[in-house]
Amino acid sequence: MDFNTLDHLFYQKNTVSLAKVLLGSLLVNESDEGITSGFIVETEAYLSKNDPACHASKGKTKRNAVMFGPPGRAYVYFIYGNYYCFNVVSAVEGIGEAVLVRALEPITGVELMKKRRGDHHKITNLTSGPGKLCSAMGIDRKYNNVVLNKPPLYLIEGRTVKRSRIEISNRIGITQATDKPLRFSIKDNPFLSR
DNA sequence: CGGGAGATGGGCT
DNA sequence: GCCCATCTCCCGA
Repeated sequence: MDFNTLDHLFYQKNTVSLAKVLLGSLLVNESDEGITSGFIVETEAYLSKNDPACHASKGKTKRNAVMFGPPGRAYVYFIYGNYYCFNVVSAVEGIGEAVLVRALEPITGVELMKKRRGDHHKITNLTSGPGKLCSAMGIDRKYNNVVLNKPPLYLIEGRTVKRSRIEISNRIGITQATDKPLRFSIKDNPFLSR
């Protein structure tokens, strides 16, 4: 590969730090249908302690086991009967934390994204939400537990985002622990989930 | 446009 | 049987 994939050590850091530093990096999926990619513009941190919104908060189960595995892997889960959410496992093995990727700025394979999502969508509606971006990128349960440093699914260095351009707010779409400032987004980016 | 209801299926009590 | 880290459509303005 002729690019700089992010390696194991990159992911082995505290989850809030990873959620911030993932902003601006490029998520790539080389699928059988073609290549899609996009810059990450919105993330959320899910923590193991004092965070009832986190899937891992009540201990390890079959569903959330990947969260407790080594950092730098994909935790993909199915939700609301229709959608997938893509997370990057963080911290160190055994802890149970991850970063939810909530929105991308589409870069490669926009036509394929439209084919997967529906042709009538505006480009700002292709990947502006966790379920939408999984659909557009072709990420489903097969990708759960894959290592994110090689094809098909990987992250590479992208844009540098200055601290002053990162907006911090409460997490979205959850019913518990809604008051924690664990959502990170690139200020005024047109591809945010809201 | 903005808000709200409904779809949908896996996981857990 | 109820909950859920969602999305789309449809309605009223």
